[in-house]
Amino acid sequence: MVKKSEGDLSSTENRILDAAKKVFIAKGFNGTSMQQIATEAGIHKSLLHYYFRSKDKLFTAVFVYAFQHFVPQIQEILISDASVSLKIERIINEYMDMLMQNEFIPSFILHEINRDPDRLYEIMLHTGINPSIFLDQFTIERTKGNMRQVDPRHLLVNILSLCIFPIAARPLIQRVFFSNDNLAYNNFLRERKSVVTKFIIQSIQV
Amino acid sequence: MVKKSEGDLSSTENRILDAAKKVFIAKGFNGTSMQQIATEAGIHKSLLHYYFRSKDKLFTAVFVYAFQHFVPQIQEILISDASVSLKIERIINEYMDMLMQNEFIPSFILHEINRDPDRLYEIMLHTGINPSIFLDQFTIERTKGNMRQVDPRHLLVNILSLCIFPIAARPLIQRVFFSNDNLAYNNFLRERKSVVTKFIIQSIQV
DNA sequence: GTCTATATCGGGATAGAC
DNA sequence: GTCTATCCCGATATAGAC
Repeated sequence: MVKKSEGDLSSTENRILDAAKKVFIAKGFNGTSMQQIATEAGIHKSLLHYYFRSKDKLFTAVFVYAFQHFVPQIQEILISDASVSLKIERIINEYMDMLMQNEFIPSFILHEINRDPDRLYEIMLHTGINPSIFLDQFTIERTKGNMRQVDPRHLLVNILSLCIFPIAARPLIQRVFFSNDNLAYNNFLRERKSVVTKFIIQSIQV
Repeated sequence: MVKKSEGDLSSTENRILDAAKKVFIAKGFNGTSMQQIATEAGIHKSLLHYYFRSKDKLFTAVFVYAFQHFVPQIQEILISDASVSLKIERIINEYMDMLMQNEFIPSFILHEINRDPDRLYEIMLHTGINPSIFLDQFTIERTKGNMRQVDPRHLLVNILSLCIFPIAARPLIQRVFFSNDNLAYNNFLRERKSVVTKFIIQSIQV
């Protein structure tokens, strides 16, 4: 759905991209050297330039990938004819699942959008993300009387905050409140799927 | 309260620290060079090493400073005898005010705690932050019957999420939903102080 | 305390052999 | 396509003059 002409990519190019994703997302642009990516991919440094010309070009490819996993893809859910509360439940569940499977992406994106905010315009064209669909959809539900009068921008920011922050701040929260126990924090995050859902739904109930 | 023997610091050392705070917090450890800090401070590069021995030592000083502005200082509020809802209102208002006045600290901390999580133990000794006070306080209120039975860890993470994320993700949210209008987003953040407060209080009301 | 000069290393990038 | 060799630059850090 998101890909474009990936069938004819050489195996080397794919290995470079996979390695670049791993290292860039873990260490950021400035924290990553071309040598680290080459080592991770098991090939020589100069091949990175052969396939991607520059560090910046390679990074942009990774950023586009990560961005698509950071901005929730919820169009299908929103335009379905389910109830508002069911939609919210599905959005939160699916989004938190994706974030838990890509746990380094939130802090990566948060860092990079502050480091180079102007890149966003160009990237968002690549992704085809259209945020107004969310706002429109909630305006519709509101006129139907299914929801309290809530500013949809606050509502959306609330949902994103509650889903993303606990992943981005994991190293801190897990150490302070969970004795740095990985399994315990995974359970906490799973619990949160229903906690956050109830929290949000309650805030828009009439 | 937080300082330790700052009266006898030479003016140069203070200028270096101020410059280091500005540059490190804006660009992170790997994005910052010693030359940038020296230029910002208006002194020569080698003086940085004279006063702080290494880049890492200088960075640690900055990180401690930033960390104290990231973890809310709410002991006085919590141990006061105000009502729960008043406490929450004060916590959220004062904390969001501080974050708005230090808007680059959230993404800085979120990045650095993922880059080097093990530094946290050492830093937290410097700051003397004791998170258990929060949990204890809310357990007490709960037994008084003033609150719904809510896991205080989820409650705290909810509050932090709703306060911190809108600052950390500002470059993205402001562009997407506010046409990159600074004043409009400042208003949005001010609105959030009461929005978040109501949101939280409603979630714990019996 | 503050500067100049320099040591040493690793970074991104390119040319060219195979 | 893949490698070796190399260029050039900027990075942290230190030695030593003033």
